[in-house]
Amino acid sequence: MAAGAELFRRNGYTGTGLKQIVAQAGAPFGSLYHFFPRGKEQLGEEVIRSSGLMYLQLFDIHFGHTDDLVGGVEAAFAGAAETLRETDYADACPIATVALEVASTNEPLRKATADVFTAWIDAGTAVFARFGIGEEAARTLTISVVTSLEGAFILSRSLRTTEPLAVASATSVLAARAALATVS
Amino acid sequence: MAAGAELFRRNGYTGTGLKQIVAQAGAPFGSLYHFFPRGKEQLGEEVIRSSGLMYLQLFDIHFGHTDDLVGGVEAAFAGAAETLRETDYADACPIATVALEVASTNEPLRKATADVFTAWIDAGTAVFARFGIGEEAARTLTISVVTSLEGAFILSRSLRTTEPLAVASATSVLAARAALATVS
DNA sequence: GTCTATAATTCGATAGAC
DNA sequence: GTCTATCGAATTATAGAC
Repeated sequence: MAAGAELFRRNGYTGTGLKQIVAQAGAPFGSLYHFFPRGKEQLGEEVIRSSGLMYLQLFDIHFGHTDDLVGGVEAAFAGAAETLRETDYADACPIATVALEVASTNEPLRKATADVFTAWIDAGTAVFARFGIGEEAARTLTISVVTSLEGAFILSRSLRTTEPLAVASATSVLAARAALATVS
Repeated sequence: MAAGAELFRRNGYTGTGLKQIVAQAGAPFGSLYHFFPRGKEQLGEEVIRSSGLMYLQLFDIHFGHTDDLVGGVEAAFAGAAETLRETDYADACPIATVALEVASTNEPLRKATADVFTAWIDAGTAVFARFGIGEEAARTLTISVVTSLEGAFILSRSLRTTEPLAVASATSVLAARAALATVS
């Protein structure tokens, strides 16, 4: 399934063939339907949900054990930029491409991406609330950060520059400072 | 070609079949290769570039004839939210889905999306500079706004809520005020 | 139970009739 | 020159041999 996750992230859902996935995984074709009886859609849904859980951990890694909110934001964006550069602008958000593809075409998969984004927003809200920010402001800040990150991924992958990620980082720092200002 | 633009925007590049396009356009299949001899890739490239030019006009519409930068930002995001709601969360950015799909798989199309984003950034930089913001700050603000808008489109289409667009609007207003503060 | 071979369909592209 | 009919090569999914 890791092979499917990588290909879906880079090439999208409709752009990735099942044969391509089993070839990369080094598995025989028949075994795919043994583990995923409902075929491509089931594989896609499980890839979306498991990738979402993996990225959920990044909130804890960057914000769970620090009292420096701004530093955490900057570190998160810097890490994303580094990954992007290392993978030749291929590995950004694991579900963004699929999310746009299925938003108007495949309701079960759209629901899966919505559940992932909702989980991210809830997790971010909880983590940011630790910094003394109110629930509502923490939720808004989370959506702002995720939104900036996702948008920056689009521009960065297309332009093959990390400039949009740097700008998004600065914008998110601005939003974080504004949220912190509501505390004191 | 308008039919192709709509389907590419909603279903993506790999997710849209040529037969689907000619069916929606009410055109015979053969005529497609009369107008686009290089087939799907040529059609995709022309759709990307023409859609990009259409959206370029939005910068002028929202910021060309006003001295209220913040009001223009809010109007632009409000308009995007209204379109999204009216189309049942189908019509957002005309090239974002395709941009993510082709970023690592099709260099000519990736280049086309990069040219469009570059044109948007240049146009925004010029328009925002009119408000007295320095060149560098105007460019940063443009990237910040486009980035927030694109990211908000992803979350809004997936979650089927305009909340991310509202948050992105507020974030962009914050960025605009920060840019204006460098003037006075 | 694992996997190969194949079915059924759809893809992008083209040849050839009018 | 316009379009219909069809091509070969994909696609997803399954049947059936081992």
